[in-house]
Amino acid sequence: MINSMNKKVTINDIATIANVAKSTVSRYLNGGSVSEHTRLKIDRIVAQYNYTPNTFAQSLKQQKNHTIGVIVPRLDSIAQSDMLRGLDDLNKDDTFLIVNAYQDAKRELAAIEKLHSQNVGGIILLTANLTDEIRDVLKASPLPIVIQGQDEPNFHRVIMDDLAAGKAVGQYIKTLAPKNVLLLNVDTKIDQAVGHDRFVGIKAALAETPHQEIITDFKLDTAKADSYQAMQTDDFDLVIGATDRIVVGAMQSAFALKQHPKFIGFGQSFFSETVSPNLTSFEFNFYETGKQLYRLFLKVRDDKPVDVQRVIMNGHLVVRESTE
Amino acid sequence: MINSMNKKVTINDIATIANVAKSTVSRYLNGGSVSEHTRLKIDRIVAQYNYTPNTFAQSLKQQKNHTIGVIVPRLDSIAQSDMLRGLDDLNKDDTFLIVNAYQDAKRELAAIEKLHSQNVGGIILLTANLTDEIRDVLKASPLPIVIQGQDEPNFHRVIMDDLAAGKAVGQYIKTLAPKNVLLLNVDTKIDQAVGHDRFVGIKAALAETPHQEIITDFKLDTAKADSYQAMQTDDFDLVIGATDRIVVGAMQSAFALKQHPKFIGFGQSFFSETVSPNLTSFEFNFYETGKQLYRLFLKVRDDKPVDVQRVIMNGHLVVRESTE
DNA sequence: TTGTACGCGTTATCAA
DNA sequence: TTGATAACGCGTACAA
Repeated sequence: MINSMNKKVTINDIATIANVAKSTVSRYLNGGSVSEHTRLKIDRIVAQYNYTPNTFAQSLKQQKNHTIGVIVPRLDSIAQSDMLRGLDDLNKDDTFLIVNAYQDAKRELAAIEKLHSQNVGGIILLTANLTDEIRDVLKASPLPIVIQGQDEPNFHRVIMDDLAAGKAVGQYIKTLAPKNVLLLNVDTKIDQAVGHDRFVGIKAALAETPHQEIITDFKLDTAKADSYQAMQTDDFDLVIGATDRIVVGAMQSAFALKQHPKFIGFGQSFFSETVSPNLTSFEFNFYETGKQLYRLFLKVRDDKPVDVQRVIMNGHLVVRESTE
Repeated sequence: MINSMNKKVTINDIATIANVAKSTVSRYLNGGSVSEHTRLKIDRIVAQYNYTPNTFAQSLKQQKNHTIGVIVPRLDSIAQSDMLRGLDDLNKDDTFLIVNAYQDAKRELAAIEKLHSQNVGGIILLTANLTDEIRDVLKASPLPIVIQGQDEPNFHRVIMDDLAAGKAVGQYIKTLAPKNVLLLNVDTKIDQAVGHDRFVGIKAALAETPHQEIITDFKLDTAKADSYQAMQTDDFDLVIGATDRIVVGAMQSAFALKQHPKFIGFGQSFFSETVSPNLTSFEFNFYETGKQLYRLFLKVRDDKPVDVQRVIMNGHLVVRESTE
């Protein structure tokens, strides 16, 4: 299948061997008009020498390229991995350049600038928690850009309906009739969609119920430590975390303290089905989200819409053992 | 920081504005000899117009490119993510094109061929479980290629010392003095390093101890079902799985059956520290492995060694709650 | 249908 | 130190 010669064969080589002009080969490759005879001839030669066009020359000539930079906050997450799969599955002509920002705004900014210097044809930002600096750089970019996760008014985006998610969880809470609830949330300044939107419906549902809210962060260890402290001084029969990861931290604290509250999380993750008991959580379809992101990107890149585009994804509550 | 004009500024533009030849600008960019005067002049203009070289033109001209295709079997795994981070952290001039093979040999083959057609400058294959077909394609490739995970005699590779790992676990087992052990293994034809090498030392240590070996696969659900069946008919006080994921499946079965054996796994994963009890497992340093992979790749690409290169990584046993 | 000639942005060679 | 020019591989007017 793959030519084992060291020098790559070019369109010129093919042309020489076939005894035609390279423009004829180029037409052949791009579906232009070629006679039956020459087509068959070139067919054979291309197959034999396993010719593939030089993508660099193509991009250079065509003044556009099909490399899309994808910035992800982390790789070891089902949500991210599913979105990437969604992008992959819809893609035909593009190449994704995946960059891990390691959940660090500085690295994210650096990644954006590096992608520009690498001449990508566009950028997709997953789970974007934008700083002012990043916003500025993105605004100044001439590239088609699509973000995911935050409802940023000035950017084309695919967002999750976190308000509805919180509302659904709120409804469900009422059926559990808890006596004392622990809310493990994150800073709204760091993540508005998660920290604020997800909890609107929950807090509304808890208006008459004793509850305590703690601000922790996305890391398992932090959530574990923070929840441990809360659980030491108070006894909860329901714990709701802003993400599954956070809830797992809380589960470990409860385990250590021999407490057995119910648990509800957000997000589709390893955790839901690997922890015991399996975790009840509100799940989004990130695979579909990836597809929508790619569709939106193509629209932005190819149609150059004047209005800012906004796509909303919804999800559903999956009840598992942790609330039984 | 980033030019907001739609047309990218080229070396020609810079030259025109600076009133010099483009070759002078090129020399300036590549550290050739330029007078103090013109250097300062170009300095300003490059900064002002935020010029960055067109990487496609560079690659085309230089006849080599700095894009390395990295094929990973899955993305939602700490091991993979850590290796990628290792690659990242050592990298300066290269660009990694990450392709998810979704643990499917067909997709892996397709990925290899697509990377060739995308003119990557080399390929790194993570956790490579090669089929004959893939071996053939790789052998025929003119590109520098490095693989990880399997001790493939004909390929430059970085492997884990699974033999030593198994030996270490074997030693540890003896201190536990188990009465009846369940081994959850995978098909050696699918993964020689895991299925065979890891278990040599373990089986040696269990020569005098009753034990049962079951062949399952890498998926959590399969491991869960397979172990459930075994645990129904027999009672084990120690379960050893070929990977952490497999062990977590077994933990769920044990949980369901109200059994409480000890557990030992392999691999550094989410699981080790998210499941309760935390999992004792033999862990490799995949971050360091990623670095070694990149070093090896550079060596292969730049020095073109005649001998096949082989790097071995070792790890260590981390004892946690699951064997206490 | 086919071929010629040029240009994409860059680097390298060679004179000046 | 500088600049004119050719070349990398490809696509595309334009002419034949």
